[in-house]
Amino acid sequence: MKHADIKYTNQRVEILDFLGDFQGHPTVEDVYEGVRQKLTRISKATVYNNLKFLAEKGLIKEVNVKGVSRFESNLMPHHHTICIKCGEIKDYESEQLSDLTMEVAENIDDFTIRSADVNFLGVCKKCMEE
Amino acid sequence: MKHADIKYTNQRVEILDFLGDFQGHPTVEDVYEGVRQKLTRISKATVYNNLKFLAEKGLIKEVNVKGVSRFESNLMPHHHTICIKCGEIKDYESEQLSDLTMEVAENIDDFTIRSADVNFLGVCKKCMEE
DNA sequence: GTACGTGCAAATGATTTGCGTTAAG
DNA sequence: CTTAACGCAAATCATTTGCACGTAC
Repeated sequence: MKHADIKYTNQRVEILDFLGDFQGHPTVEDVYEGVRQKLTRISKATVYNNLKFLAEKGLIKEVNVKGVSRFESNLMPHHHTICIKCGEIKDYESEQLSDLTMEVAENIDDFTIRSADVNFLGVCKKCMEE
Repeated sequence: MKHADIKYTNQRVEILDFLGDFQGHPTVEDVYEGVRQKLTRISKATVYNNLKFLAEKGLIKEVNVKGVSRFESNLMPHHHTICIKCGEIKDYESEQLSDLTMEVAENIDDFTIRSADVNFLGVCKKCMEE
């Protein structure tokens, strides 16, 4: 599902590839370090601009944790568990919850829905044992 | 429901009062400007520290919009609609969704739930007309 | 009396912007 | 060709921190 109105520059292609391969929810810094392996001269501003751009175009998703942006290429409806101690994010899926969320979203008055984010905040197992 | 382990300093009391009266979801800056009307010498760092502290203690709630913290004293279960154009936040309530969210939350393995946030992102009526 | 809170200013960290140059379509 | 994107460095903005002093309990 390529979008006709998007310029596929080397930088964008590499960023999308990196996100596709990455297991998890990388920060801008992570993406920058990763993409730099191939495009050694890419600037961090370009990574910032493109992640923002791609998220606006709907090709990737942004997740904000404690004021820091993270990204993922998984566009399927799903939720996140976020550890408030270590910041770890994991995908969590409940079809029933996804369905109800979208149903509710589509019926909100005076509001054109773009996405519905469900984040479970708590403490992960590892942090709990400490 | 006062907590025995919290020192109710003037600053904290004024911050809580301000949040209780405020209609909406003020930023740290909003709270600072508001509280400063009464406590003219309060520092912004104190506002930051206390908002964080009070949120950790569960006396207020934090909502993060585009990487910026906002706060509210409404502790009842509810959701938010957030306009991605102007940033406006409004409370939205669906008892059915609150119930299902909490039910799902309590059954997540290896995760001690603290809260479940549901945010609807989209474009508000005003921004849509432009 | 003591530990915790405060005010201030400086530091940090994430993100954005201005501008001259480069490349995608 | 022409417009959007890039790289770089500087700027901005939210938030945190170190430290000397003050105050709630």
